[in-house]
Amino acid sequence: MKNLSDRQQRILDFIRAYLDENGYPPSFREIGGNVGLKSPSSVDHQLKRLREMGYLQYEEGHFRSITLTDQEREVLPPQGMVPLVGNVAAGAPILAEEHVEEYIPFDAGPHPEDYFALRVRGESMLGAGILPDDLVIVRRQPEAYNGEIVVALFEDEATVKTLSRKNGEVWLLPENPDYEPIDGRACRILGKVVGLVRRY
Amino acid sequence: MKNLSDRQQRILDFIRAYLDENGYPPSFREIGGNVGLKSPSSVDHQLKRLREMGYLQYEEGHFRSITLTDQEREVLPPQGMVPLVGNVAAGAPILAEEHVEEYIPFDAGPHPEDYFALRVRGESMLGAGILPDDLVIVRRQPEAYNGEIVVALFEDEATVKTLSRKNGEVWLLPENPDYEPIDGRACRILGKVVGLVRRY
DNA sequence: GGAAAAGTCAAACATATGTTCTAAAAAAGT
DNA sequence: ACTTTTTTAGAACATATGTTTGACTTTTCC
Repeated sequence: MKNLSDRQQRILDFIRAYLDENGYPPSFREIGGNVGLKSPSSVDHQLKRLREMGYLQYEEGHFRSITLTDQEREVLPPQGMVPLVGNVAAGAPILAEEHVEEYIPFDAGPHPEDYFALRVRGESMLGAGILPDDLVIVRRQPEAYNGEIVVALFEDEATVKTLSRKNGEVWLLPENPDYEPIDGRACRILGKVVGLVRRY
Repeated sequence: MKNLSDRQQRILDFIRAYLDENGYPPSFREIGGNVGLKSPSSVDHQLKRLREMGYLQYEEGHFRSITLTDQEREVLPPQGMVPLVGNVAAGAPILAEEHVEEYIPFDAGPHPEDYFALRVRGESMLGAGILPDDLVIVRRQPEAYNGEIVVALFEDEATVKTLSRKNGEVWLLPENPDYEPIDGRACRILGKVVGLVRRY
């Protein structure tokens, strides 16, 4: 998708806000007044452009007939939803193939795009109350503090473990005596586990 | 609410359908043409009436500014949300005072009114991966099968336990050797635990 | 630097659209 | 039957709104 100019972006934003507030579309002059265009013909020009690019529609000769294209009107990531993108090992690492299976209801705050969910495989985190088939909600971040539960990439495979930082060493600890710690220097942290959803 | 005339009902229906299809409101003449009114003033008359009765709104001097009143377009219970109504013991029973603290995102299916959430107190269900401060999602039902996790009312206080039915006996089993089973005959089952949400 | 393209403005314009007014028709109440 | 209220129509009206045109400015490109 081509880049939008600053003004075009403001026009789209304004139309969306206006629709949201009033329930019907703004007039050309209302748009102009709010994005700094003093002539309706200038607005017309920009709207024609936006229409060509598929961002919106409006019928000639109809007043206040602007509608945003689905792509634009849609609440991009459904509110309070987090995408479930695959599996993550809590025992032997399993390949984390990334494709959205479904959306999990979870309040992800003001930046939902930083969140995703993974289904847990294996029993290495039993001691932390994380069971097989649980869904862990993860916030993308490259680092974490000692003691936090993280999702880490280890040789192309994802695992959930407790992060341990001590004496300059980094370890990924399972919460189950049957499993062995993993050397943290060999892996990259994908994010921190901020939530868990279980469905019986 | 006063009864609507046949024509008024048709006008409301038409506006709703038009909004649904076009994303913006119809003009007076479009309304008239579709409900059998030949003069815009007739439409104006009926719309004024409908506005007085609170069915819709529109601004004077604005074209195509009709909006249906909330009552007409509202979605009643917040979608995918379950009310958090209090605490439930997983150790010593705690009084389950019922007042809605907040709404927890959870896909409760077609009958969300049968679901509620409780915050877990105590550690009696550690073995089942249910930790203190976890939120259990409960579906109201008076009975449950052997092995299911239930919320039960025991002397005016709620607890989460695993239901055991054997040899005609009914027990509520903790999933922690430090706690004692409860006699199931002395309590009433509030519902079955169908989900769990944890926030770190 | 000059040409081409894109963006903007101002003014005049055409018309879609709500408004007003008066009157006729229909319905309701007496 | 008569009055009153409600509903509708038609025409003229005022204006909000999209459209067109031409010129001017800014940006982009070679």
